[in-house]
Amino acid sequence: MDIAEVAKRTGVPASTLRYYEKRGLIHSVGRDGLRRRFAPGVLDQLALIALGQAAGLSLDEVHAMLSPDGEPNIDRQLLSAKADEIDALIKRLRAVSNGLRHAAACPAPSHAACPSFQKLLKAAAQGIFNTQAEPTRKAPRRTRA
Amino acid sequence: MDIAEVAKRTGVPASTLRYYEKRGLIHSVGRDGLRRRFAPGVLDQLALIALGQAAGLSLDEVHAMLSPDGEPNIDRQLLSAKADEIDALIKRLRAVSNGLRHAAACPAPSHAACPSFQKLLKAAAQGIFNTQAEPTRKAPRRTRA
DNA sequence: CCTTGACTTGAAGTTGACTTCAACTTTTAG
DNA sequence: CTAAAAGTTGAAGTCAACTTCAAGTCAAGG
Repeated sequence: MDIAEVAKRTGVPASTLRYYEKRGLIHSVGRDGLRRRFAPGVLDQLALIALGQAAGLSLDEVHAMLSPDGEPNIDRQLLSAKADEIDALIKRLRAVSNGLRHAAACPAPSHAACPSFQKLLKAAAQGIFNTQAEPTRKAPRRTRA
Repeated sequence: MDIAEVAKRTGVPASTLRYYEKRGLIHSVGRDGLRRRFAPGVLDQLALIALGQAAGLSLDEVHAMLSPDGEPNIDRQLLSAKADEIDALIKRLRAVSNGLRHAAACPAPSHAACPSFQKLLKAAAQGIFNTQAEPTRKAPRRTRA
C-alpha cells in the first residue's frame, strides 16, 4: 500500500502519516522508487494510535506502547491508570453536563438569582480549579475527514 | 482585592488573570496606584469561566456568555448543545475506558491474539476516526495549583 | 519529450491558552 | 531612605499535534 491508500482507508491524512513515521509511531516497509510502501499491519497500528489518543495518551505514550520493535507491548499499569483517569474525567464531565443542562433550563431571569446555579458555580470553583487531570485530549480533531 | 488575592483565592495565576482581563473575560474595578483592584464578583466570574472551560467552551464562547456588560447572559441553546456534546463524549470515553481496562486485564500474550482487543481496535478505527466532536478540552491544565 | 500528478524532503507556520521575559514603577518593611 | 517584594507593560516564547510550503524527484500518459 502506498501512502495515499493508507490515508484513504484510515482517514488519516498523508501528512500525518509522514509525521507519525518521523516520530517512530509507524514504519514503512520499504520504498517503491522514493514512495513509501506500507504493510497492511499499519492499519491496526493506526487504530491503536487512535485508540490511545481517544484515551488521552500523548503520542509519546502511545509510542512507548508499541515501541520495542514489532507488535504492541502494552503497559498494563499505564492502561489501568489511564482508565482510572478517564473514569474520573467522566465523573466531572457528568457534573458539568448536568450543570449546563440546568443552566440551560433554569427559569431564573438572572443566574445570579438561581441557587442551583450558584451551587454549581461553587462546585466549579472547588472541583474544577483543583482538578489535576492532565490535558487529556478527547477526539482527534480531523479537519478533512 | 488585588491580583494576588484573587490568585490565591481561585488558584488562577496572576498572569492568567491579566490575560483574561486583556481578553475581556474579567474586569478590574479600578486601580490602586497602578495595581488592579477586583470586585468580589470576579470570583464568580472565574468560576463561570472554569465551568465553561470544563464544558469544553473556548474562551471566546465563554466571553460571549458573559459579554454584554455586567452579569452573565447565557445562551441556553449553546449550553444545551454543549451538554449534548459532553454526553456523547462521555459515551465514547466510557467505551475507551472499558477498552483500556480490558486491554490491561487481558491475559492473551499478544493482543493480536485477543478477539476482544481486536474488536476494540476495530471500533476505534470505525468510531474514533470518524468522530467529529470538536477539540473540547476537559480540564484547565494548571501547572502550579 | 514533456507535462501532469503523486510523492518526497526539511523547515516553517498554525492554534489556543497561557507563561515568561525584560524593563520599569510602586508599595512596604526595616 | 532604601532595598526588596509585588505590581505593571508589551512582546515573545511554549506546547502538542499537526498542516502548509517551497523545492525537488519520479513514473506514466499523450
